[in-house]
Amino acid sequence: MSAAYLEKLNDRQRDAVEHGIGLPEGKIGGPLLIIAGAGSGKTNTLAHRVAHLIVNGADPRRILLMTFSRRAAAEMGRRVERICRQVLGERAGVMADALAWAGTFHGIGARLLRDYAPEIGIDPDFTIHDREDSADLMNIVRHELGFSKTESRFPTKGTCLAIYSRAVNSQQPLDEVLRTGFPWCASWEKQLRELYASYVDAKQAQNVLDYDDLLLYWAQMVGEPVIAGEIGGRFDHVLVDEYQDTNRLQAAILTALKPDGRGLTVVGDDAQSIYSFRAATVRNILDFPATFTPAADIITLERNYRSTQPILAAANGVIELARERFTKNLWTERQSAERPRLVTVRDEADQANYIVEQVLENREGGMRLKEQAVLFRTSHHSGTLEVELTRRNIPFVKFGGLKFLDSAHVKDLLAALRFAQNPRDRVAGFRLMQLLPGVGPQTAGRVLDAMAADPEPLTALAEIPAPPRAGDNWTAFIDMLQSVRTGKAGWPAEIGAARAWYEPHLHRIHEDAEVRKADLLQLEQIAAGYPSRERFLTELTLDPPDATSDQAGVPLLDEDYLILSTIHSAKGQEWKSVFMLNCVDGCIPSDLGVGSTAEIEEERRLLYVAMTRARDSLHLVTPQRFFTHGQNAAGDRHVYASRSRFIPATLLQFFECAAWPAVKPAVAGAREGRAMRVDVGARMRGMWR
DNA sequence: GTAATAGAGCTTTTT
DNA sequence: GCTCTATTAC
Repeated sequence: MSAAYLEKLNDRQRDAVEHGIGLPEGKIGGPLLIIAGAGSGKTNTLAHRVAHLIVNGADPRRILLMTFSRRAAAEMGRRVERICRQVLGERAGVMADALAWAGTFHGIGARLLRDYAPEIGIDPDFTIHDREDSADLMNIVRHELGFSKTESRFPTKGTCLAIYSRAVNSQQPLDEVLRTGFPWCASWEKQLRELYASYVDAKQAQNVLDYDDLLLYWAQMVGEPVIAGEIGGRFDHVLVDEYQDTNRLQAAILTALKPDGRGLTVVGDDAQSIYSFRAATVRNILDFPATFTPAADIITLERNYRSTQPILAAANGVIELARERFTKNLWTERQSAERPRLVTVRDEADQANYIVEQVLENREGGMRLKEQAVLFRTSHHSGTLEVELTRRNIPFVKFGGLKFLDSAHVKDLLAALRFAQNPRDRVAGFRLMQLLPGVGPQTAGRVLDAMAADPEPLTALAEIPAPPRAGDNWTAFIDMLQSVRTGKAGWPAEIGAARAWYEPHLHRIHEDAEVRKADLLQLEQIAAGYPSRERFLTELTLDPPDATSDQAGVPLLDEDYLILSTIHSAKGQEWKSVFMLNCVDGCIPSDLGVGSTAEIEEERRLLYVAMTRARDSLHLVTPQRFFTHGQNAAGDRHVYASRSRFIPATLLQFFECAAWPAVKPAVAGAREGRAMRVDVGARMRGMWR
């Protein structure tokens, strides 16, 4: 039987959707790898596959769907529901709601670890540290071990954490990680090992997990065959999106859950692998088929539905120059006479002007701002443009880079909630106590030591004599913690108690308290969307709101706004018109990413990802000079940049090359039209003959 | 021990 | 430009 809802799919997509479904006696099919090129309808295919499973009798509560971000998971859920509704009518709503196990690896890991906490010897009330919290804890430990006072400089907390994280996620020994990724830190191997041992101890004593732990503990847990069988047995089908951006730890988890690969589907595109800094490895996707016996089936989706042919030709041109190419060539039937444009401008200011002009022109032509996006390699590349957009009152939302949650005041308030949730969380406590006047690192440290030594940390806190110079602030602090902790007010009202406590400190510490207050109110609104303090803290840490804009908060959904995004955050998305900033060497490839060929190849894939986001129109902009930083506003020190090495002269045929602003045609035309009256050049040459 | 100040160092991408 | 650290004054 071929269902009507599958008719819109092409043959290959349909193969992917129907693979292993409809076997006799409800048997589960073998492992499947779908290689899905950019714009090949990957999300749609995966959604259809999930829906098709459900329509054919699979229990949605027994489907595990792992995506790269929770946004992607939510989108997938919506699509599955829509398809199911078409087929099943009213029953579908119930079924798609039951697609409860859809989320990121980290999010699913957190849920499973809380579930199984008693069986693996951890406290289910653990809190989760985000990257900065982890770095702060690393810093505390680093201090305690005396590494902050070494003769030559010890690696910074961020570097220490990056090395640790790499070792965990890539499952490589420390010396290997140092040699390949951080050679300048290799001499510190012994100290780093010591540091990491203490860091792990500290996390356990404080009942906190960091991002890496969510995967590491999960992997350890399913390393135990009985538990692995139990968890694996909870799911008939496991589907993983963006498999090219998973790391070895994640692959290990998958194979532990489904050793024979039955019911396992992974989807990805090796040409879009851009997360190796997070220890993702294309080897996962390349080695997937042979991991199982019998080997996984491979289905390749090469037909692109997104971009016009000229855009695709240019993007294919870029990726064909890659060192290693593993798969496919994308093709499309979307003809167009318009080649992507490669535009040279004088500097970043002109780049911003050019983009504003083009964006407005598009909007005049009926293209909403939301259908246009400006992409860039690193977050700060858009600074000049943001200023110009603000000046001209063009609303925009920026994805990637600094986040709402990174601002100090938001972190302070969250720390209050977290400390109430888990009074052993030293990073949260350390931060909070130092907000009180008269309390510095020493006092805070001593109080936290006393709390840590007591089986009831909060009781211990109340019994500790108030630090002499803290005054009334100390009792107010303890009252707030206890009122939040006991949850008298209930969720989310208790966050109001925390805010009321924090506000006087906010005014004392920050000049611009009023602006920051608005953020805190917004945080309270976000909190109202979560069922409990624990869920709020967990999900906010794992899924921070990922956009910032010129206004406080994200504009209402029905408003129109231009999209600004890092390439990484643009993953999986598409727009009618795409502008790529700073297509010059030093920006892409980033001058920090030219160390090894592997790094350069990843930068090349980044450009490929950026280009393949465009449906109808693509502009790559190359400013010729950049003003250097670290000089006063009127300074004019600048450097000249050249076109990105990923677009060598041989690829120029795929582009329409232009300079902007254009030389005024009237002037040029007038010159051309005039006959030569005096050949001064010839006279000059004649002078010496 | 804390708070204020000056100086040095460092800058990607994200769950 | 910004954050972190070291120094110094209370």
